[in-house]
Amino acid sequence: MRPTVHDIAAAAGVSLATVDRVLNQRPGVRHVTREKVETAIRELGYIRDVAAANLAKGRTYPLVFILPASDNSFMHGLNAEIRQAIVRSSAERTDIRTIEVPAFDPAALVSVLEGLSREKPCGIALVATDAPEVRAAVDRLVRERFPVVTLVSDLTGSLRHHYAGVDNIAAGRTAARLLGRFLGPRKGEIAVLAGSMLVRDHRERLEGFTAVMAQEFPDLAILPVLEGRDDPEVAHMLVADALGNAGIIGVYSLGAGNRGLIRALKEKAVDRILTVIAHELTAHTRAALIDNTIDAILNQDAGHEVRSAIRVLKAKADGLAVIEAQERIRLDIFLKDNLP
Amino acid sequence: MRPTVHDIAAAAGVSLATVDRVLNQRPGVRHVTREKVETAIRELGYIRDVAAANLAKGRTYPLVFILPASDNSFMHGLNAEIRQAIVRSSAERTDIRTIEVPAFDPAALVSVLEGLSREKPCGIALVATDAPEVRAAVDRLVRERFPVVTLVSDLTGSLRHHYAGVDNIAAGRTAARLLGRFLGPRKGEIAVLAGSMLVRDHRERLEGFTAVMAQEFPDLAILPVLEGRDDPEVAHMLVADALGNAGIIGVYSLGAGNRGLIRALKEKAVDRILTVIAHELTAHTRAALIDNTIDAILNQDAGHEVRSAIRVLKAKADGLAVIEAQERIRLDIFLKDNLP
DNA sequence: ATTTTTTTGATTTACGTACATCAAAATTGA
DNA sequence: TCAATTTTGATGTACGTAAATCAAAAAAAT
Repeated sequence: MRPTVHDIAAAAGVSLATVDRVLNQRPGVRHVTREKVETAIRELGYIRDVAAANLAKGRTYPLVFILPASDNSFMHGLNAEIRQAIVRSSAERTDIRTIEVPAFDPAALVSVLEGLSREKPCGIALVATDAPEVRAAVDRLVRERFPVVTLVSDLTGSLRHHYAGVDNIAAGRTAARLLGRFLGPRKGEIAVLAGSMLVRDHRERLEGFTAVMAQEFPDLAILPVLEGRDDPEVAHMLVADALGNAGIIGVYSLGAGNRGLIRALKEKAVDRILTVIAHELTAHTRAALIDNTIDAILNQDAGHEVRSAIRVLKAKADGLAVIEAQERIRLDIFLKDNLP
Repeated sequence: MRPTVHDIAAAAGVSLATVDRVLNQRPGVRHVTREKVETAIRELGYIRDVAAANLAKGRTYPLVFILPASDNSFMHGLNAEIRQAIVRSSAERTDIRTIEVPAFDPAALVSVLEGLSREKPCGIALVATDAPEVRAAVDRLVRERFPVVTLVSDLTGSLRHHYAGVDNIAAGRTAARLLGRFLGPRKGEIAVLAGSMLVRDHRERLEGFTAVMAQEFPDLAILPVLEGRDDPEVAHMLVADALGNAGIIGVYSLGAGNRGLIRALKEKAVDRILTVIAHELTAHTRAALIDNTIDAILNQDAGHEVRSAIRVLKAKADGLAVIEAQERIRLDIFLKDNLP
């Protein structure tokens, strides 16, 4: 049987009230007494029963999720996962609120972050826009002792407690190696379709991609990046246009807007052997993988990211440790054979 | 505020005791009264506070994990993950016991399973050995209302509630496609190293592998399977011997004993361009991936499997739903760029 | 109508912790 | 040494549920 507060009280030779004062850092305990209690806690290996404590406190976990108002499949999926979490929220004592902010707008994000201090949530998750003022706002929240995790897109150099998302440099490197290996000895040019180079995850993917390409596949030349703004129409236009170049033998799509990419590929490349790697598993990319339009899909599981963010925020709010291995968000690689 | 038993009692116009009788299916409630209470539960959307209920019941979850006594890195890893879970177990009200049985010995496994009925654990996880008598024993436990999940190796056709492991046919298919795509236009022979064809996961991986190979890569011929018994020494001998065949251009290692494989590759294939795909990320395979001896590693995360098995068993014991997407064990594909 | 049986209510204790109150004891300052 | 202050103890209530007891009411059987 695991020890309870009563056991510590007995072991330390003090009353229950004193143990309670020590455990909840309330004043009115002499230093020596506090030490006695702490020794007993250590020796008995006492661990607070969080369920009972939460019951007694009537504790809930008000969490805030801040998301960009982007209209692409991935963000829709992320939203859906958060809604799912909200459905389960009462059972988990969480109370999740989402706030939408304009995408790629640091000022808007900062103003939302600043408003949170007054609201006193017990945890904040945000899809970070990479800007110094956002970093400053996050750091200020952390200093005010709010647990903060970044979701999907990180804010390196900030004091955020945790990042619930994939390693985008590794993702780009992986894409490069897959593409290089799939192409084998062929020489030619590679088209890269991104959303915007202003977004950190896209920049990082490109960075990893070009690094491995340059180092390991010198016969493949990367063409200037096409910025499709994560918009299917724009992507379609850019890719259709680029495919006029007969030297292209591979495509890496590192952002969203793949619907346009796929349409362009089907229209313009029926007679060509192209190797294509894209990000994010959606209904469209899945279908394209199955009909061989796309050769591999790199994916991040939005559901895992959301659940992980919630677990980490709750743990931080309670001052508990997290299982690091469990919270690592993995890069999924899907071929047509291992689709979920 | 979420409704409590008091609220249902008030809404149904009955006493707390009656609500309790209904909730915990105790006798002594007239049919009409039971209906009134159930209506109130539905209308108020009452959900039992599991934490409070467990506290009141002093409930713990005695779980049994049955593992084969195999001496390979993967099983060591699995064991380590279970020990980790045991460390956390008191905080999670679980009480985990492991039982080791001789590997590949259906009779031994059956006798352990039969002994469990008396012990009354609230959940059973087992690495299944694929045999009719094991299936029968598992089905009997399920009929006696014990939650049962298979771990790592499934028992298809049995009544087990859940399988916490990867889809091994998909794994084999994925290996075949990776190998085929990496080899590109080259023609040649493929060596396959397995542990034993008596183990279901190995059979399934081979099945998926040969299917995709035959269908999509007819220029690659699969040589007769080498059965290394998951033993590094045996694997080394077999692979070193096989590499005498100069026609081999690819290797798929679908079981354990990769230490021997890697040694053989380094001794016999320094001058050759071999494409190698192996299962299970260990210190050895990781090093071999980094130094280019291995080209890709397919992996199942033992930690995820163990935690998933525990979550599912607890949920089943409480009659609760599981988040299916969360419990899906994914096939990890590691290249040297996305190692954790 | 009476007895027997079944159903329901009222009440209590418990789980492990949080938190508040008031009294008692110990310590400190003068 | 006495008063003022700090520290500690004793006790009670609460959280939401489980489970038990016993009395009261209702229903069924005779």
